[in-house]
Amino acid sequence: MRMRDRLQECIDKAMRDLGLDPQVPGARLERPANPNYGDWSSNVSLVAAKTVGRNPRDLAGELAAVISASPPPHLVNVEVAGAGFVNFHLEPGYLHEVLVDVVIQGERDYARSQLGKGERVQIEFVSANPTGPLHVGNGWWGAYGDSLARVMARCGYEVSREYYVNDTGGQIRRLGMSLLARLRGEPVPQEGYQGAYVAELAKSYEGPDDDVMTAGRWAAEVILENIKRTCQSMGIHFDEWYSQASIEESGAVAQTIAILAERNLVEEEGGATWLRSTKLGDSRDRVLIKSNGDPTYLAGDLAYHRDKFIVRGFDRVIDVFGADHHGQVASLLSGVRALGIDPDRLEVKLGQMVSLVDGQAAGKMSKRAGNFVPLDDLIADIGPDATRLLSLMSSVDQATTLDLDLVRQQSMDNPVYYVQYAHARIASIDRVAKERGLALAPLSQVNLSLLAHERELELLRCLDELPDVLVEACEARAPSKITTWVRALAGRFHGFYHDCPVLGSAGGEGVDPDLMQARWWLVEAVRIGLAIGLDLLGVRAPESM
RNA sequence: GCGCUCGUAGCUCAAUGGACCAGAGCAUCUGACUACGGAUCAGAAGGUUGGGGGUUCGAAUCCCUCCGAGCGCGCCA
Repeated sequence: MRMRDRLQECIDKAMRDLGLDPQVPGARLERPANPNYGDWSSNVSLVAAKTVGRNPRDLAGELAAVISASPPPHLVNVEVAGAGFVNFHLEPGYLHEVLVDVVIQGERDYARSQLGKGERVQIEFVSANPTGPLHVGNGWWGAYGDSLARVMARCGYEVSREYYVNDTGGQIRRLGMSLLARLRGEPVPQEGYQGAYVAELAKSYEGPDDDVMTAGRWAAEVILENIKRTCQSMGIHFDEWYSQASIEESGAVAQTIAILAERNLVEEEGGATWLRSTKLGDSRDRVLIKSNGDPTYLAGDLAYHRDKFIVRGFDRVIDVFGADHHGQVASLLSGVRALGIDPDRLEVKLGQMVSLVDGQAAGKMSKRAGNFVPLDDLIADIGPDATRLLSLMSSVDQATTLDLDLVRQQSMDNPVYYVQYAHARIASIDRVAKERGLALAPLSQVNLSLLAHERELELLRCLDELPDVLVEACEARAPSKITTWVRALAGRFHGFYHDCPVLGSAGGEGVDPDLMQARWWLVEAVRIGLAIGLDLLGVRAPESM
């Protein structure tokens, strides 16, 4: 059992002994930044004092007294500090147990959680229209969705990743018009797609030059294949590529509108069919069928979400949109509510915009205007790993600025190298040990208590945190927390590596053999931690660089 | 005009309402290689967390307001 869980049990038991409810909302057990405040610290009495009507310091004192009457293993001292914190001071032996946990559970089982309890979650992300190549923003939100899926899967959710392909409607028509214009050497219409890639596509188009929709569908198909290739090159994986056209053709749209009509939420007006969403508190009504008979995007989207929740039966759906699409969130949520689906089951994450600076020029990206930086170009410049790590450094809520010039020139100082280098160094230690004919002794025969250097303890503390970081990342839907942790672990490893030789110089002098074995196992534990973290981020853990 | 998302070191970003140090990296300055990979390590400097109010034992975090930025507000998708 982890030390954290043991301490939590002690606190809960102490609360019960004092006749109080151990379930205190807002109570947390955390690692204080300041080492003077111990290894772990609980704010339970501060939070509980409000509802119980007690002085927090007094309550904390009673808790500390109860706990120290039957202390858990490794506890040196428990004390009250500040306004009423309960601080636990431990002897470092518990950290050696962490090492054993990491090594025995390994890459597959360390830092797993059953938080999700097998709940079925669908994460829909990227879903960029197949009217042009993915841009850098798509890559960032794509890495986010993909890593979130990995994090949630490790937390016991059954995750399905989906790309909604908008392969129908006016944009396909515009794409076809643009392609045919290029084919005939005519100027591309104002509302068409101006990008050079359309001209490239036109060169290999062999269909009729007078059928806009055929040309548009053909181009969209080719572009979608390229999008799939781009995603693959960044390690972004999808379980489903769901076609909007298939929804419309299946009759699901009409069916969905019929359901809304049964609920008396649909009316005709001005030749169009409206969803009276104002009846449910929406700020305005929404059109479902245009007066020309075509369904709106919203109608298709509602049919699609009904399919997610009702037909396919997902417990929870997470949609990752670019912030430029946040205008559709309100209508989607009120539409889902109108369908009788609990809107709490739908989470919409808005990925903030990625603005690009190249030297000085900063331009607004637009697929129609054709002036955007393709994701492929960035990947070609800095590689897929750097692209992923950079995108996962900041939270999705944070609008970021990427200076292409800087990223290219300083690629050697890119954080991805710092992290991967740590992993490669570990592999290198193993290689050198093998060359010297050294063997790693069985863990049970190794004296781990030799690991007492602050650098060593620091590493173990960091490894101990991973299960908590994983859960936090999952609950906050924030895989960037994994990035922060991985960088911290890598940093501590580099410090350890600098101060604590594992194998010593050639010939083996300089390091006591028992200490060597203990450190070697520590290094193995770090390797496991890095591998888990990097896998969650979708970044490779290389043996050499 | 209304709405959404934001505003943290010179730059890019961290910090589930917690504690006399708000942290990293880059850039700047100074040190450390006859040890397993120096793509590293150690140190210095850098802040009124956009301004102002409020809630709280306690605020970068929650509320109000002002300023600033981005994005939305269609019978486009």
